[in-house]
Amino acid sequence: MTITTDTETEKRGWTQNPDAVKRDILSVAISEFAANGLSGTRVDTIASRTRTSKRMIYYYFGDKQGLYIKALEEAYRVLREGEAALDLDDLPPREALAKLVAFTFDHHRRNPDFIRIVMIENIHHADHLAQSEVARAMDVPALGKLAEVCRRGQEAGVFRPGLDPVALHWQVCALSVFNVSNRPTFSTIFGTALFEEAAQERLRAQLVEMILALVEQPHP
Amino acid sequence: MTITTDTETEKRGWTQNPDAVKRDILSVAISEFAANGLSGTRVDTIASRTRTSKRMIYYYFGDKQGLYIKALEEAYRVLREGEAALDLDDLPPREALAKLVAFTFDHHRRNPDFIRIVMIENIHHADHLAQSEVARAMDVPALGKLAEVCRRGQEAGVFRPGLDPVALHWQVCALSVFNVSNRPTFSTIFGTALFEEAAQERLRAQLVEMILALVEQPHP
Amino acid sequence: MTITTDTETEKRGWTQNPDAVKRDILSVAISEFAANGLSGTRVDTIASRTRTSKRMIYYYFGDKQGLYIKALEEAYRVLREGEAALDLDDLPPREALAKLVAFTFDHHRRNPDFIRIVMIENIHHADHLAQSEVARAMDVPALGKLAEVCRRGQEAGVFRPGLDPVALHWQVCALSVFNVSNRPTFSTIFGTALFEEAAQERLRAQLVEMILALVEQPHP
Amino acid sequence: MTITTDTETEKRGWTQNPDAVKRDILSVAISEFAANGLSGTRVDTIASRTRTSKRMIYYYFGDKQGLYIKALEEAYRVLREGEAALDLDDLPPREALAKLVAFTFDHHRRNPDFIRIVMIENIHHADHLAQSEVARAMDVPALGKLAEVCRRGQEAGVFRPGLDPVALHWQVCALSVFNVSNRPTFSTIFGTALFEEAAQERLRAQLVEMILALVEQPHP
DNA sequence: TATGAATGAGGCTTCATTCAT
DNA sequence: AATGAATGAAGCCTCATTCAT
Repeated sequence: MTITTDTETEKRGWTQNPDAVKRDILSVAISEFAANGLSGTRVDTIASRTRTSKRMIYYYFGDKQGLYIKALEEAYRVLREGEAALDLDDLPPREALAKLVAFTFDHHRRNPDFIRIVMIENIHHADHLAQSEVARAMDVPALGKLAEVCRRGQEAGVFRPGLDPVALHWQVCALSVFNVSNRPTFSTIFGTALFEEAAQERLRAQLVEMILALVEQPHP
Repeated sequence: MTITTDTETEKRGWTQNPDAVKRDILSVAISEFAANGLSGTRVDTIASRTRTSKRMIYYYFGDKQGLYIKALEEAYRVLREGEAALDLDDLPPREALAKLVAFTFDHHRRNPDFIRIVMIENIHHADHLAQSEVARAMDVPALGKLAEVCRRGQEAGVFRPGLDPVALHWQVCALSVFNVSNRPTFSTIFGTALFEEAAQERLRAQLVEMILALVEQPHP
Repeated sequence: MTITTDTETEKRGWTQNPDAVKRDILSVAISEFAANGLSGTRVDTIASRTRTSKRMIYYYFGDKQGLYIKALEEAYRVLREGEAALDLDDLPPREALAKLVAFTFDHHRRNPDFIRIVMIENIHHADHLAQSEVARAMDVPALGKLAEVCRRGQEAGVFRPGLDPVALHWQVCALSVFNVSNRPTFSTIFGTALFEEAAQERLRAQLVEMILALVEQPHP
Repeated sequence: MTITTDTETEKRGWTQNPDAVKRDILSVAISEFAANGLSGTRVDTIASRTRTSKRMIYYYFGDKQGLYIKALEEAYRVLREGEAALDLDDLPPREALAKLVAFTFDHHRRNPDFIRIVMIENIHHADHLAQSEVARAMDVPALGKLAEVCRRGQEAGVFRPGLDPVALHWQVCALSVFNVSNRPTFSTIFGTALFEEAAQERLRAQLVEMILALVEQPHP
């Protein structure tokens, strides 16, 4: 299911408008799953925050797990669509990579709910992700962007040979995801200083720096 | 509660040995909470994997949440005790830091259950960590080790001034934790290549490299 | 919730008839709470005496205490509605008061379950009554009847001035309630003679006599 | 069991002193049963308020019900011992009766815990009182005092013939007990005015008045 | 398309009591 | 005389889900 602003369905009223009902349910579900996890979320709570009834959840999504899988797919879609929209072609490889990395860091920060859903899915051993072709398919293009930049940098002789885009993606993700996913425990122990704007900007700059140091041809 | 190998209590039989009973329960609880999360774990399941009964869980731990908090404290204890035992004093700063970082990466890999419990706690907004002075107290010494190495490196003039040990800790943790916490989704999408021994060693080496690049005085 | 004999809902069958289900549960609950108290009553026992299931108790009443509060409200309603229906306007004050007092005594005798629920509530320090605006609101009208009779008697010069209707109510209630609430211990010690019909009629007559002696203008 | 100040046992220390241990337990039990009822009281709570352990409760009292019966017997003993100590022989019948009634009212007011235990026993249909010969035996002497005053009054020709001491006792008790037992609900609905000192004295005076009006030879 | 009513299965927790020493 | 450890039975309540209309 895609959440679009379908003009036709928008014109019709709230009821008797399946797409609007589905979107309403899904958006509530995402916020509930993100806040409470899969087993921690109550179908009743989702229903009560919805403009429709619990019965409709089952009507449209089959069961709780079906709804969760849609929320998971939505999480992957949103996390990836940002990178896809990024235009890096006009930039030289070094700047393109810097832009991509910085964007990833910021994009994750802006979407904590979806990061949380990904973490929840990890707690569940990625069982549902394995069932969802849709979600799996979404991450590959994201990698494509990074691979393309690497290729360009290597061709231009500014990046060292033998780079592994998957490993690079892993590194960028690690720092971008951790920044959101572990904020609760980290700030409980070490305070919130690192999560204020200035500090976050430094962390982002250092992330870019680290990644560039990793890919660049060492100076002779 | 501390898990000690008390010779005296060990001699006594299984029953009428509170420490052994508590340890038995806690060790099963850790594995269940790590596998299924807080709401996903069944007290009955824990009990059935124990040599004692469900009633004893409540006798010694009060309720499910009380048991979970003990599991959480144990997770922090184990994750930190390794670093504490590390002897870095005989090494020059650069090598000391390299050793500390590499150790952290490996130590996290070896303790996936405890990483999972930390992630679960993040899903729960660190609410229980905030309640547990014990757990909060454990992370500070870990940072001490890192701060000490930084200080030595700066005094020796090999590390750049103005380093923030907390930020460094954040960076090392990010890559070490993500490597475990997000393995399910990451390997579902990109395959398991990155998690085989050789690749893990490369990732660890790159982590060390990245951190050193970050702290070292840039060459003139 | 009001227990009405709604013709429309009566026509429908047993299931899918919320009012009938609620009434069924509440009536069983009253008899169980009256017999066993709040903590002594088992939700399972109530359910098993019902034509519906335990689950419906929670569906309609939230929890055991919610059900108990409804039973309490029903007790106050029944105990008061009798007096409200009493027509005293056509009688001179002395006869009106006599009729009211005698009625109160009999009405309490006829409703031992509700007296018992009130006693149970007293054991619980009236905590639930304090929570229930409904129940608290019911006792005030009852007093109004008594106050009105006093007023008429005083205006006519047959009752002494300065009467306190609340104190009078207290006195009438004391003897009417005690007659029911303490019958078990009293009859265990002193035998059942006082609770046979003839003796009860004498006690009622004496109660009326006592109250009248209290309010009447002493003869010159 | 009687609660006496045995000099010999008092001299011995706290432990190794069965009577002191029993007294400690019983006094806590009375306050817990009075506050929470039979099913509402927890053996653990009693134990924790005691200077000894839960095991001792079972050692000395058999089970929870055994302890409750002792508390019930103590309640009857205390409620009756006051009247027994009253010296009425020097007073003329009218004054003797007035003193007895006023005393009963005050004595009940001063012992709310024991009144509450009696009410609790009524909730339990006096099942335990029926089992306890001790408790049953205690109420009869109390009645003796009242019967004796009646006899004297009738012999002196100041009380009307045909008085029933049991009925009189019932009437005095009703007002004295209700004053304590129903205070929670009554004051929740009608406020606390009636339970302040001045009002209580008026109620007591009216009670004496009512009883005297009932027994006295009507004036010619 | 939509809904309020209904539910079986199973969850967490509490309780009085007994055991082993 | 005294105790900490241990327990079976049963209590209250919640949950995802389906039924009847």
